Parts: sequence; C-alpha cells; structure tokens
Amino acid sequence: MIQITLPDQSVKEFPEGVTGLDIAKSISEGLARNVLSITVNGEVWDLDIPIHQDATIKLNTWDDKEGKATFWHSSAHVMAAAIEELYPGTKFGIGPDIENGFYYDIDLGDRSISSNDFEKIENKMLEIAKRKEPFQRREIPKQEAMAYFREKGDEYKLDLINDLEDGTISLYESGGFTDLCRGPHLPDTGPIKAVKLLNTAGAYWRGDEQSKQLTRVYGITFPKKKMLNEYLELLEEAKKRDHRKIGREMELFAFSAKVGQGLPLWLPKGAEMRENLENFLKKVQREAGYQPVITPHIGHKNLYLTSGHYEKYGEDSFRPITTPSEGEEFFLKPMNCPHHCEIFKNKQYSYKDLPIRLAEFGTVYRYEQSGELHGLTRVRGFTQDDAHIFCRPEQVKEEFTAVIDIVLHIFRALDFTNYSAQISLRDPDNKEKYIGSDENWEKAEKAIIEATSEKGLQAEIVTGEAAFYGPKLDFMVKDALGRSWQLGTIQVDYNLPERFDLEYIGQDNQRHRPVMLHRAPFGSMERFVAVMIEHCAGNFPLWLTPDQAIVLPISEKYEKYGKKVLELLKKYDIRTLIDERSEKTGKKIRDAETRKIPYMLIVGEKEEAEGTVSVRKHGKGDLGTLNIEDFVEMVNEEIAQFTRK
RNA sequence: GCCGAUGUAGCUCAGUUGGUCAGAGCAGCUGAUUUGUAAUCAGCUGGCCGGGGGUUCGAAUCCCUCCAUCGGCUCCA
Repeated sequence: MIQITLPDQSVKEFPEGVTGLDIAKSISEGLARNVLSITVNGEVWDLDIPIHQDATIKLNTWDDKEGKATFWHSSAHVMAAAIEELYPGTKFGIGPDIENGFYYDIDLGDRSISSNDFEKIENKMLEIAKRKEPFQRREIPKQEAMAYFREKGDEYKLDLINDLEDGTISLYESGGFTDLCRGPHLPDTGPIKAVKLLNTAGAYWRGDEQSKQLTRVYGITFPKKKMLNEYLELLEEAKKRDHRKIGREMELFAFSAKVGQGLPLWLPKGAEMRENLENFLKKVQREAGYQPVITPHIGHKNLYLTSGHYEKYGEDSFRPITTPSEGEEFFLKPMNCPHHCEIFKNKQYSYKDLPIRLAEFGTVYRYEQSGELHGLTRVRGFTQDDAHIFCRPEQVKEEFTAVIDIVLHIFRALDFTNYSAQISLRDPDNKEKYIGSDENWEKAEKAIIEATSEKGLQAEIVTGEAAFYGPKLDFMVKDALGRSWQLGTIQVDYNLPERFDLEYIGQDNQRHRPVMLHRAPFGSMERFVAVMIEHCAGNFPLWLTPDQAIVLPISEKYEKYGKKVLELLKKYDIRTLIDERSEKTGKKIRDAETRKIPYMLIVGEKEEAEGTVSVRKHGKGDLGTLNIEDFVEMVNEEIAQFTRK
C-alpha cells in the first residue's frame, strides 16, 4: 500500500500501482467523469500511469489551470491528426497549449492553409473526438524514435529528438497521429466537444529569424459547446475595448499614412487628456524633488558612440541626419539618458548635492519593424515620462523606494489595479555578461528586492532578465485581449556613468562614480494612454477625462440659462460642453452617454427658476437636482478621492 | 523585416459568376419641430471603390506592384 496525500492534506491508502483515474473513482463518479490529468508531486501526469510510491497529488479538472493545459495540449494533437489526414505529407513542428487554447506549427510544403479551410479541419477534429480515440503512450529508445521520424520525413521532430538526452523517448499515438511528446494527455479524445480554429500566422522554426517559417494554426477547444460560445462572446466584448477603436470614436488620436506609419497624431481631446496626465505627474515629481530639464530631439553621433547605443542599435535606427557641408551625423534621439548624462556633466557635484533627479517628457524616435507597429502601444515616435536619478550607491534603495511610491500613487489615481510587477536580476552563472562590480550588483539587487517587499508589492523575481547594465523593476499590464505590455520601469544603471565618466566629489575629497536610475512611471504617454483606454473602456476617471460635463437644455428657451451654467462651471475649472442642437432631451442624453461624458446637466423651466441643474451620471442615471455649487463640490470631491496622496 | 488576411462615403458595412453596382444605416448640412432622463420628421450633400500598372469591348470585381491596416512570428535601448 502507498500513502496518497490529497490537496486538503487528508491521506488515503491505495494499493501500489494505483492510477489517477482509480483515485478519482474512489472519490466520486462525477470527479472520475471530469478529471483530465493528475498532478503527482508537482508533475502533471496522464491518468493511467501507475503510481508506485507515496505521493502528494491533485486531480485536475477543467477548473484547474493544469486541467485546461492537458485538455488543450491533447487538442493540439487532435488538430495535428486532422491536418495529417486532410493534408498528407504535412510536417509537424511543435504544438503546445497556451493561455487560451493551443497551436501547432506545421510545414505544408507547397500548399497553404487559410481560414477557408478551418471548417473542414474543425469538422475532422470533432469527428476524431467523437471516436474517443485513446491517447496511447509509448516509451522507446531514442534511436528507434529517430528511425520512425526519419522514415516519416519529419525533419523538425528529428531536430527536436536530436537535442534530447539519450535514453527513452515518449511518443503518444492517437487518431492515427503519432507525436513526439512528453505528455500528459487526456485518456481519450472524447471530452473535446467544441472546436474553433482562430487564425493562422507565420512562425519561425525554433523562433529563429534565419530558420524556415512554418504555418502556425491557433485553435481553442472546450468540453461544452456553450463554453465556446461564451468565449467567442468574450472576444467580441474585448474588441469593443480596443484602444484603436475607442481612440477613433472618442477622437483621441489618429494615424495618417502620409505622416508615416507608427507616428501618432494626438487630436485635441487626446492631447487634453495627455496634458492632464503630464501635469499630474509633473506636480508629483516637483514634490518629490525632481528638476525639469529640456533637451533637443536630435543628438550628435558622438553622443551615441559614447553611450554605446550606436554600436548596439546604430544599424537598426532611423538613418542619420547629415549637415550640408561638414558631413556631421546626427541621430533622432532614441532615448533621453545620454542627453541627461551631459547635463549632469555640466557641473561639478558634491556628495551633498546627490541625488540629482532630472526629469523630462522626452519625445524619442525608434525604428520599429513595420510588422511590429500596433496602435498606440508600439509606435515609432513616442514620449517617455523620463527621469534620471544620479545618486550615491548607498542611496539606491531609498531612491528606488521613492520611485515605487510614485508609480503606485499614479496607479491608484487612475484606479488601475490590473498590473503585475517583475524584478529582473542578473544570471548568477554568467556574471561576465554584465557590467559593474559584484558588490554594486549585490547591493542594487538587494535594494530592489527589499524596496519592493517593503512597499507590499507582489513581484515576480526573474533571474537572467536584467539589462547588461543593471537590474530593474518593471510594471506590466494586460490589454483587452490579454496581451501583456510593459508600462512603468525602474532600472539601475552602472554603465552610462562609466561611459560618460560621471563623477561627484565624496566626503573623502575623492572622485566617485554615481549610480544612475532610469525611471518612467507611465513608460510612455502613448502606451499608457492605450492601456488606460482598454482598462476602463474609455470611461476615464473624472480628473483625467477631456470633457467632464455637458449641459443639456430642454429646449431653446433654456439655452440662455444653460450658457450661464456653462460659464459658471468653466470658472470652477470643470471642463464643460453644451448641447444646443434642436433635439429632444432623450436624444441629447443618448449622444452624451455614447460619448462617455461623465456628467449630464439637464436644465429646463424648473432648474432655471431655482438656479439648479438636474444631474445625470454616465452609466448610472438620474441623480436628482443639485445647486450648481453643490454639483461643483461633488465633482471636486470625486476628483480628490483619486488624486490625493 | 517575415507568414497570412484585409482595404468601397467621416464611421459601420452591402455590392452574386467582370456587364445601370457606385448602395444602406449612422454622422454631416437644410428645413420643420420647442422637446424632461438612451434615437422627432422630411429633404439634401458625401466615394477616381487605398495608389499605380496590366488583362478585357467593358474592372470595385481578375492579375502584378506599391502603400496602409489587422492577426501572429522575430524584435523592442
């Protein structure tokens, strides 16, 4: 007998060789029907693999991440089986499960596949699913596996096996399709009840741009038809939040092929919003001891030779700007740090002066590959809410903490909760890849970890992800479709102070090297606004939104009073519009609602007589009648709630 | 940059196999209406069908090419 520990810590005895399915059956019939895989001591297994030793287990169903993973991984095999049947001779790369579904990379030779073929493949998959084809695991010697795939002509699988260690290789066979696979899989294809292929894409073999490009087919499957429909509805809903769509509808920004791709045009309302964000941060930064600076949009080639950016990115930048006669070369500035280093160098600093915090909303230009451009989240010209802090090594932690405070304050003011944090440290096994002394690295990494945890910030620590010049803390946010974007960042840099030979005079009257911190709480104005839009679906916090209120006179008769209200509110700095069209009130309300204007102020006979407004809140409805002063107070209180520290 | 798809009025979309196929709704403009918490009515103006080239008696429709956009890949100082 062996001891099996269940997730609730209870321990049950089973005969040696018991399988996941046996355990599920012993608990309940229902569980046995729904279980998809089993986690044994942290490893996910097939349900029919015998367990020979005491173990801690978890039975995975659709409600578990691991259960879904098993389900989708098996679905990838079913899709491959369907494709092999429909398109004989297809070669297969890899086919993993992903966050939402799965994909398979395939090489169709001269043929191609498009969304027109999806239905055919989906039907074939459902056919295979219905047959309840078992997934059969086989373990064979490496040589035998190679022989099999060599005969099949599947060079990609051979490539994969080549990299595996000698010994036994596991294969799974189902529905006539045999795949190199570690598993685990469902017992059979039966649970797959709904299938949807989503799209195709090109994907380089092994992610290498030099390798052959395969066709990646994305799909998703569900154990119930209803779940598929719900998922598709969810996708539709997400599309409605797309910042590109809302940005156009709310007239925030636009692009023009004539101006150039990836170069956003901020429209009046978008510019208003961006200015509100900038002013908000400027105030916070002023209070935190930052000094604004302004630097040009271009810089001499020598600047980037010194910074090292020329060597690393020179070839992939916009081509240099040259002068008519002397043949000098200038680059559009791709970042602000070198300029700021030169500002620091402009003056001699004592240790007593540090830290020096130089801030600039600096517009930079980077040549991004055309296929990379994406709305406002990936552009070629953008403005960073940049600042560089020059400090003594022992000040790193304190400064880091202060920056985290700013980031969290901003996120709170924007009602932003859907972010995650990542600490990137150097790879301790490859220290030679990084610049800077061991001592400084250790100090900085420790400072970041401590500062983060002292702020109660949940951060994932990833080693080997640090920049070559220093460790960093990034804030990531997901867009409407679940794609992850990096926003705010705080980076420690030992490289640029070295390259620019930055110094301060220490207490010992010796020259010392300052540490540099790069930080941008928003990341870039463009990306931040994009993510902000998707986060709140265009319903911005009151303090940020371009138009805060709109006056809606019931009829022409009350226009005069409406204008009076408008002027009064403007005096109180409430951004207000008026709708003087000859339309019915219902129509004016409807239009204001679609424009996502937070407050609608309806004025008619009663309001004019009493000097009041009838307040309607966007998405909420009628709030009743208020004095104008009371309304102003209500608005100010709502704004203060978010923006006060 | 690569793979695949898309591009018709300001916006969202119809346009069968090439032959009154240049259309609709919303928006806009003009009038009428004077309106009380999500759409008042009528009339009208909008398009070289992404640009260029070709095939054809004839092209929004077929082919080539360029541009832009979308979904991925690669990249992201």
